[in-house]
Amino acid sequence: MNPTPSSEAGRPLPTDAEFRVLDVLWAGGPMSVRGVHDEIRRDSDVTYTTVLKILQNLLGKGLVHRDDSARSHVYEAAVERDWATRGFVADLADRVFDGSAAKLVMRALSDQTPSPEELDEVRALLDRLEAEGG
Amino acid sequence: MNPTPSSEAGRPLPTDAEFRVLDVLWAGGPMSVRGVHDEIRRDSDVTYTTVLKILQNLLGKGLVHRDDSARSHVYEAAVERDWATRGFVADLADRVFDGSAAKLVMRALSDQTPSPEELDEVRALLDRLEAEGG
DNA sequence: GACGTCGTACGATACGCGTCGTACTTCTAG
DNA sequence: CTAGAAGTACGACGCGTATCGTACGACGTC
Repeated sequence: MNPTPSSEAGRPLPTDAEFRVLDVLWAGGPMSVRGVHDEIRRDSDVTYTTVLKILQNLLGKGLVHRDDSARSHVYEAAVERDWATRGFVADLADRVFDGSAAKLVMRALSDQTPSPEELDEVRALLDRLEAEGG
Repeated sequence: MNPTPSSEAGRPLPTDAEFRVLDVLWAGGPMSVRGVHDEIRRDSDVTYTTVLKILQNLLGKGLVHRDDSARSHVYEAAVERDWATRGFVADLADRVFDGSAAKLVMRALSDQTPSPEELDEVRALLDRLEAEGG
C-alpha cells in the first residue's frame, strides 16, 4: 500500500517513486537532478523529467531541500531515512496490526523467519531495550 | 502505501478499503452485503453500494467467494487474514528493508518499543523459532 | 552575437482507488 | 395484480500518483 498520507511530523510520507529517489539522496548526499537520474537509471529507465518532477513534488512535501542558487539546482534530503521507515512501519502497524508493533514483529518473524544469526541480533536488541526500558 | 499489486499466490493483495471489508468477513464469517455494511457503519459512514462495489472488486480479485444462489448474495473470505498480513509485511520488507524481515523487525522494535510483557512474548517466539529451525 | 546544449517548469495522459448515484431486477405485502 | 422495498450491476467522478512531452530560459562556444 502507499503510505497513509499522514505522518507524525506533519510531513506526508513519501510515495513509492519518491522513496526510491530519496534513497539515492540518502546514499549519495546532495545532488543535482542529473546526478539522481544517472543513479536511478542503473535500475529502471525513467525519464530525466520524471525524476525532476518527483524531486519537485518532494520539495512541495518538504521532504527535500533545494539549493537553487546555481543554474542546476541541488537537492538534499530533508528527512532521515529512519524517519521514513518509522513512518512506514507505524502506518502498517496501524492499518493491519491494531497499532501494535509487537504483533507486527511476531508476524514478521513467523512468516519470514530470519537466519539464526539474525535472530541473535534481534535477541541482543531485545536485551538492550529491556535494559533501557526498565 | 497501497500494496504492490503482486503477491506470491497470484492473487493481488487487498487495498485499504478492501482490507477493511475483509476484516469484517474474517471476524463474522460469511455474510450478506447488508451484514457487512451494517458492521462497517459502526466506524465510518460509507454507502451501501460502496461496500457492494468493494465486495464485487474483491470477488474479481479472487479474495472472496460468493454464494449467489439466493437473492441476496452471501460473501465469504477466500483468503486467510494471515495470508494478507504476510503479504503486507513482505511487501514492506521488500520495498524498504531490502527484503530483510530481520531489519524490519529491529526497526519496529526500536521505533515503537513494546511493553516488557510484549517483549517477553517476542522473546518466547524467538525461542520457539530457534528451537524449530535448529 | 547566434546556436546548440543543458536545465527547469508545467501541462497532458493514463491508471488505480474510493466513492456514490442511477438503472434495472426481483421479491413481497396488501 | 400492483406498488414499493430490497438487492445487484454499472457508469461516472474526484483525487493522487507516475510518467512523459513540450515550452522556454540560460549559458557556453565558435
